[in-house]
Amino acid sequence: MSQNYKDTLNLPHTDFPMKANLAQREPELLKKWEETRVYQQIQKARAKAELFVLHDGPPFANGDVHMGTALNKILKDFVVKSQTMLGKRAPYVPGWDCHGLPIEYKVVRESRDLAPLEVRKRCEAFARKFINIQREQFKRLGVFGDWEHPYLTMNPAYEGEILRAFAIFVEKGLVYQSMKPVFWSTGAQTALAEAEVEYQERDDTAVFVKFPIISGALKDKASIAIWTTTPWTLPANLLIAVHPKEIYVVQEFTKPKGSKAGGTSASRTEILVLADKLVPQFCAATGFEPTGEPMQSFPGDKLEGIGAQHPFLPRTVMVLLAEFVTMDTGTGAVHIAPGHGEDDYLLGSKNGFPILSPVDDHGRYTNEVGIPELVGKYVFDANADIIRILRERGMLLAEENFHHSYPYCWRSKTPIIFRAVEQFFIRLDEIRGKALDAIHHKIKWIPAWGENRIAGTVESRPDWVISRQRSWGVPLPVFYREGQATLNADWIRRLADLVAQRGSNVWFQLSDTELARELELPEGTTKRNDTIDVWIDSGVSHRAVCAAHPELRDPADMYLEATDQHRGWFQSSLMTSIVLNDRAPYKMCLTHGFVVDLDGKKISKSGTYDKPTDAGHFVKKHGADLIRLWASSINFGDDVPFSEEMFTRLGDTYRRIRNTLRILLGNLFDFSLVGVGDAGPRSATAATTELDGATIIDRWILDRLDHVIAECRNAYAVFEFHKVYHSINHFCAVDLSSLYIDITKDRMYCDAPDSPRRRVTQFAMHKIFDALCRLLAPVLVFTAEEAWAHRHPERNEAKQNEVEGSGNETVKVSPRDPSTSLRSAQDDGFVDSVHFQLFPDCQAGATDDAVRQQIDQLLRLRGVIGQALEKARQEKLIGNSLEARVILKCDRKTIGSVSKEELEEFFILSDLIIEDAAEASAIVEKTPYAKCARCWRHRETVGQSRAHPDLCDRCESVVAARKG
RNA sequence: GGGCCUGUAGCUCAGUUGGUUAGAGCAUGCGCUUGAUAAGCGCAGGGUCACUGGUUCGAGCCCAGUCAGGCCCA
Repeated sequence: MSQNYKDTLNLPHTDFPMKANLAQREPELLKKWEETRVYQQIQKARAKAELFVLHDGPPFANGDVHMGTALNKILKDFVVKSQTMLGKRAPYVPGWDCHGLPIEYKVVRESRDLAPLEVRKRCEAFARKFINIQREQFKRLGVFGDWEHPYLTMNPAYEGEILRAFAIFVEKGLVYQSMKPVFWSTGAQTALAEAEVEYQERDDTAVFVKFPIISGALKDKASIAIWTTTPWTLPANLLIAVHPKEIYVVQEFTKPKGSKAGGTSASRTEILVLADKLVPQFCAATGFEPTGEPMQSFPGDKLEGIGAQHPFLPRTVMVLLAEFVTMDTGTGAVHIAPGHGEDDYLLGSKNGFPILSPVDDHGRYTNEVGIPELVGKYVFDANADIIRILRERGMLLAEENFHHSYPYCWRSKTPIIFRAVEQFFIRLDEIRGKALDAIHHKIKWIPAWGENRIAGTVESRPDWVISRQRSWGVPLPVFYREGQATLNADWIRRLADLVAQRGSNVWFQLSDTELARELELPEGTTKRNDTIDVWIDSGVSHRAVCAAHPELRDPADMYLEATDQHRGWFQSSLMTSIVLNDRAPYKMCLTHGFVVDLDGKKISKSGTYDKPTDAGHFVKKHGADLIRLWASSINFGDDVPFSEEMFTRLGDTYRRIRNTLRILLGNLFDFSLVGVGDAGPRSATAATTELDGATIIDRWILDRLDHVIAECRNAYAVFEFHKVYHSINHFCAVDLSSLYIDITKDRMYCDAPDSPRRRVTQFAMHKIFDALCRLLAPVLVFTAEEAWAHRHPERNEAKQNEVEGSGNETVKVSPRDPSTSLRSAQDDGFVDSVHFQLFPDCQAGATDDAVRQQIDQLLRLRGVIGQALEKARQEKLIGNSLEARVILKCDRKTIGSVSKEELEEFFILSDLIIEDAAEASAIVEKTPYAKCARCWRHRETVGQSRAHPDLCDRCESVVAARKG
């Protein structure tokens, strides 16, 4: 080559690095945001805009942020940032749920036998530690919010609000006291939570017992046979449950003389009622044999309401129907002691039966047991006595050893019993109807099935148990006078004032007398150490946070949590809000699925999952923007897939987007607008002027941009973020990278710097870059900011009024269009940020169907040419497609008015000949023309210039002009 | 066991009120380029729409069941 023309080209030029190096760069941007107080500036600038409140559901302050927590926070940040860029004021006040068993459990496990106050101190320290850890992790993810003033449910002011809400519950007569069975450790004399129960293998004696029928058609003719592994609960038996649909039989059984089980020597005959399916099992276990065919056979619901005689107490036991009866073991007729089991309790209380639980704190029978000789006896020792009594009375059908896993207390290692203790409840009957009304008519559920889901749980949920026998929580404000519980709203409010001042520790610090004096209660008033269910804590956040915070509003616009919160926070908040405000606390509930691995298996909560699940690991490895891109790429309504492979794929997408921004920046190095608003539509005149001389591809890409803007704006508005992801990805990969940027490469590099078609291209690229940065900002918070800063260096660096292009003419920097930015121009010391901007508008009505259809046609022809070129390449006829002469045969109509010159550019060809034909086809030959040394196209004009014999006419004139 | 939900290429997603041969991006393979270069472009392969049955002239879409998975209960 006679001359190197590379220096005469307008090659792209930018400092925006190709390699993201997010793990290092992101913290620098975070520091800048923190220093310039970006979040606070946004809020200030938007003071008068329409309010959008996303109320943060408080995560529990224990453990690191795993991918599920990260997903939730990032989705919230998408909402906050996109609503802001849609023009609203969207404050975000994050919070933490601080009280509750998981923290207390971890603390107590480390050191046992602490006094309640000491437990509470350690719990608080534990919570604070993790609040700080999580706060840093959330910030690191690029989440904007008022991190300096989060709400904590253990703040004294918040605790005071919990108690004030409680006072209203009391005032409205919704709180009542009743017995309810709980896990009870007889060794530690305390109630236990599920987490504190461990299971051990154990042998017990299971018994088959008969209950003679004493009413109905079978009166005195048969007995109901039941089976139980806990004979000691029989004194508390009040009911028998059968399955309504399963088939039961009345059957005569005989036990032959000297048979294995039972132990009696005489042969024995019984007429028993039991489930048909379980007869063989019953016979195998007891040694009874059926005598002939069943006497009767009917579904369980025929037994409803029948009375049976308790085997050793003067009590009639009623038969009820229950779906929970299974046909796995036993007889299909289940012994029910409402004081000693969860199912038992629910069935009994639903049917108005009392809760009998004749056992004390140490697991010893009380007087209520009804058998004097057993009073004071430890229930596990009493099993043998009960069996003896059954045998003596002839009620024992059989006994067997039963090996099973049984719950034990994790602390005292003693077997656990189910025992009813006094609890406090909130009555939900009156609330339920209003809650359902709000669910069906007032609240928008995203996805829509959320409505069904929460309605189902609200319909079926029993009254709310709000007392806990724990230390780490807000004290249950019940006072006792001579052993009687007193619920007094005024007293509770006095306590609320005290707690708001001194924190809830005061309840545990002060003696009964001191507290009574402090609250001016009657002398002799005492307290106990129960606490309030933590679901009340977070459930009143609409009052303690949204209503109380000057920047927020109750009701909130949106709650956004994982789907487990349909039964959790969505519901607890709704219930308390109905009581307190007679309406829902939110207008919308958005739910997302759980994070699952590639096989669709859960990962978040699995203790055995061996791959990393904490967000910090992935932030360090890939950067927060990659995690955010992941969160934006998935359809969060379903379960959210997550795997290393996805991150590899996302890395590709990320690089594609980043490189697109980079090439746009590179091509814009010598371009800026004068007098044209960055957002475009308000400067339609200028824009039209700029578009003079545009080719069809320019018009098309701006039309595409308009569509992408519309799609993304709409997707953000309805919270379908993955549509933003796909739309932008497609736009970058296909429309820009493989089409527009590729096609315009020649004019961008080889034309004179100020050639009209080059400037038009830059105008388009400028608009595209500007729009892309804004549309990407909620997702790629760091990358969008980084790119934005490279396009607007004058607003971040020392003031510059001019930017010099390398050897090109001076380009003036346009004043900012204030209507597209959040900030007012007067703020001093202000550093520009993409996060102050609004989303770009699309030019309504500017869509150009003709252009789109024309391009569709051309793209079809492009495909035909591409295939022909590929074939020619395989035949080694050509290498580079610029070496080809393409004879395109097609219907002239498909080309329309597009010139040959423009077509050559569009197809990226040196030499195109068009011939008429009905069907499109292409023939490829090697072009006879010489290669231009500058633009590399094989052109007819190469060799015509005397000064530059190796250049085409276009390049010759550009080079000549440079010298002149 | 019950309630709610999900199941379309290796991965992430489209697929309108049922209507030709089920699409896109990425990944894979094969080329081109070396003036976006730890980049860019082209071409190609890849799917029994989880399975079974039904409704219909016609089903990825509607209905029933089965299987797998998730959340919440039991």
